[in-house]
Amino acid sequence: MGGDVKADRLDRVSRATYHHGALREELITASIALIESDGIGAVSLRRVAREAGVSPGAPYHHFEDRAALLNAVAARGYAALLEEARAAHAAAGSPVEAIGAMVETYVRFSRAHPAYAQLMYRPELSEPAKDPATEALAQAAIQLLTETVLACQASGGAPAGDPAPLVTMIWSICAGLAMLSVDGPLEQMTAARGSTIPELTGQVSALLQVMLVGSAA
Amino acid sequence: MGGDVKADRLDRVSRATYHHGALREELITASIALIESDGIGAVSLRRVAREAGVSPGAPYHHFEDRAALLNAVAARGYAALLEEARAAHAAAGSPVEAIGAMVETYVRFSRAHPAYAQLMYRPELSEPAKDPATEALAQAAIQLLTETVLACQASGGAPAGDPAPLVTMIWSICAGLAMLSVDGPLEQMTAARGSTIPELTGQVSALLQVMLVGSAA
DNA sequence: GGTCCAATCTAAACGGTGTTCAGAATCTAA
DNA sequence: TTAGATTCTGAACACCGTTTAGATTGGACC
Repeated sequence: MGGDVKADRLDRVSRATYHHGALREELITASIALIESDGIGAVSLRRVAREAGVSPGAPYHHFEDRAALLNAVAARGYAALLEEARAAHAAAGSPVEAIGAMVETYVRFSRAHPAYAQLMYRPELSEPAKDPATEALAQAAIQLLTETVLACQASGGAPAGDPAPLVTMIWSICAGLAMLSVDGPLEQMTAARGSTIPELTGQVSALLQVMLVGSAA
Repeated sequence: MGGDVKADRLDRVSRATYHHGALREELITASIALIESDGIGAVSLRRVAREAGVSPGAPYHHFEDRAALLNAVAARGYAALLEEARAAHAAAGSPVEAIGAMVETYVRFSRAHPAYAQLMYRPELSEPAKDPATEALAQAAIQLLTETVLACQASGGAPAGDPAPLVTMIWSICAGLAMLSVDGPLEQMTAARGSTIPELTGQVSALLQVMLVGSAA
């Protein structure tokens, strides 16, 4: 509030106990709620603190800074996404189908949890040097995808050779498709065609599988 | 600065003329320079104004708000990218090669102009309801890609049928690859493999072409 | 029980931000 | 030359992230 002469106005609502008890958790859930209702721009540390009925300085006992809080939220998103991807992978009948299922899962998740999506694909918002937990999650996701690609190649469901380009390509499709479907442009395109995003996503997934199998020979 | 009792400190450096003359342009270039040197977080309207030697209120005669300024910068990026994509398209020997070239161009551009890239793939930073010029550029880019895909299909270089899924997939690869290569994760992956991003991008592009042709039958 | 320490929270402050507004300075057209 | 529109200034308002000293509390040890 700057060098105001009079003090900051009342920043919190009164609470029965001096100690909050589970502030860290409530800060995270309040952030998610705020992103979901008013967009990521509405998430200020002060506002989150207000929402939790706590003074502006309190969050600093649980998070180093604003970025760390957003990081924690993003980490939660990564964990949930990885879980869903694993489930989709397990439910698929073949490695090729698993790849298609993972792409669709990626998009479905991003659309179902826009709050997470807005954070996860924008590392500069949850800077500085992602915490190790997030890093481990990302690593696990890449590994899951790499294993699936290898299985595809082994079963003749994908072009042979170095799996890295294939992994990168599929990863890009996931990230790009999720981003475009959350940010708007795809919405607009499907609407113009009298289609829907889930529909288009399914078609992209099917096409990808066709192309994988078709070029395996 | 809040309701400080004493006035804000000097916010601008003196200038010979009262009117700036080309403020709108200088605000845009100053923004680009700022993003390039200190990241997008460093771009505040006040700082840009200071950089241009102008008071904090002056930019509001040229841009409705901060988002509008960022939007103008992003529009410039879109225009430059479209131009490069068109050049790559024209230089390619076949429609399939053109698609590969466009993917590589997309990534190269994003890496060469991180300032633009940081804005272009994050519409929520340059909100509200993109101006018509930007919209037209995006539309032109989609059309260019769609035409190329149709040419591919006509020449037996891509699976036949509705071009929309193919367009969406390629678009996603471009956006995803560009995003991942700018934001870090790809950098890290290539480094671990003793490779580079341009190299990997080239491999992805080549793989995409192989898959397109291979699954055309 | 009491004592002491570490963790938590408050209140105030500092400097920064976006945005608005009245009024001064200047350009433009008549 | 004058009138009106444009551009810019300077001050103000309400926010923001972050730091700090000091109050309050929980838990461990006696």
